[in-house]
Amino acid sequence: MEEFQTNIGENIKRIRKERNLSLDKTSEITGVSKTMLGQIERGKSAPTITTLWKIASGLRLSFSSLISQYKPNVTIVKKKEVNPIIENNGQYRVYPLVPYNPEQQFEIFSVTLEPGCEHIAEPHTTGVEEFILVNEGTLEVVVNEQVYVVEPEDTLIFKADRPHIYRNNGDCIVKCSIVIHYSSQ
Amino acid sequence: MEEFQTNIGENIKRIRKERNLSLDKTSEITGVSKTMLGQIERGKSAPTITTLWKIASGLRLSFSSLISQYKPNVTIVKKKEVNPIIENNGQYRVYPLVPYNPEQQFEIFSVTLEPGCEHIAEPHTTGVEEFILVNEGTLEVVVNEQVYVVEPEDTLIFKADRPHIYRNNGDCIVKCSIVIHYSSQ
DNA sequence: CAAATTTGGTCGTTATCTTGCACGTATATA
DNA sequence: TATATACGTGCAAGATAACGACCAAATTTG
Repeated sequence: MEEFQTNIGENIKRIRKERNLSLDKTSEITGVSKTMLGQIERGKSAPTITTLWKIASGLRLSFSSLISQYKPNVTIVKKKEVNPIIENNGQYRVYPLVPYNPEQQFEIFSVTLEPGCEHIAEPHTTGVEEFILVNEGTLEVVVNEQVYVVEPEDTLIFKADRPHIYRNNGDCIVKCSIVIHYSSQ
Repeated sequence: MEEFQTNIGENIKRIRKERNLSLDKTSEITGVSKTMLGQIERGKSAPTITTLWKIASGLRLSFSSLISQYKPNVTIVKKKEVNPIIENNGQYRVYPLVPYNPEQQFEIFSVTLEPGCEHIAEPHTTGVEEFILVNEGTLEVVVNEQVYVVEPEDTLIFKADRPHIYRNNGDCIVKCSIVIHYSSQ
């Protein structure tokens, strides 16, 4: 969120430096004040889209080149530190490991189903696809009135723009990883 | 510029309607106030990038899907109505027909060189490519200390991240169209 | 070395984005 | 008919983006 500002700022500054442009010259080219450019570069200000448009146009850049994150960083997500979303009286627990991001266009969850749990999921918008990787237990998924049995280490892929049901009919717990991809054409 | 705002607004409204979401619900999902959403949809406000980020994330959209222009419109550009950029004492005239746009990543000019005109062009940034389509007369272009003679109806393509010279050594006027493409990886 | 220019930044003011609240309309409900 | 619910928009207040003028350090120039 906040890092988003800093990212754009770093991108602009990097490109400006590569081209040996001063803030003054850049201001002249883009029509955005020097002060604003400086603040944006330092992440002190979140530009409006019209300002960003001026910068992109003046510098002859695409939006993606300004927005793209420079992330050579390593991130480790500890499941214990993630607050699960509880449903079905605690029998169905969703751990958001990787939140959605307009760049990557997907999100990743770890999901746990207690024995006997049946969870009815709302259909997503059109173009959404789910990838379910079962780690422990046997998961049953109902899509299009068809029951699919997914064994451990197996993966189920389906278009999730329709109602679907997750079910644990076994005796032991079911743990799986779910990747949800949003196409938005 | 201003149409840019309206474009984003229309995109958001269209997607929101497709999903049968109210402004209230959308506000709840995205964390952006209902009032703001309404104003953005109506093009009354240019959101900051953080606000746009919230909208894109909440609605699970990419930036491009929000930014992309819906343009089934036909546009006709009359050269007579375009103000040329005059250089070399009026011997070198540049008519910007299609201005740069962060989406398309290129711009189009019509260029006229009077007989005897020699124009020295500044090198562009790396990754820039020029496409020169000669319509009338014979154009000479110097790149990398090499002289290229471009006859009418012929096209010259070269990487323009180095100094280059346009020259009209003939007796009659030279008219050509130039497409400049900016890669910005 | 001193003057001049360039560079990036701060300060105060203005414009505008952003919000919560309230209002009007429309549709459904009792 | 009256009540309730949902929907989008107008209004005033607060926050903040955007600008122009001014300042200090670094670099260039004479």
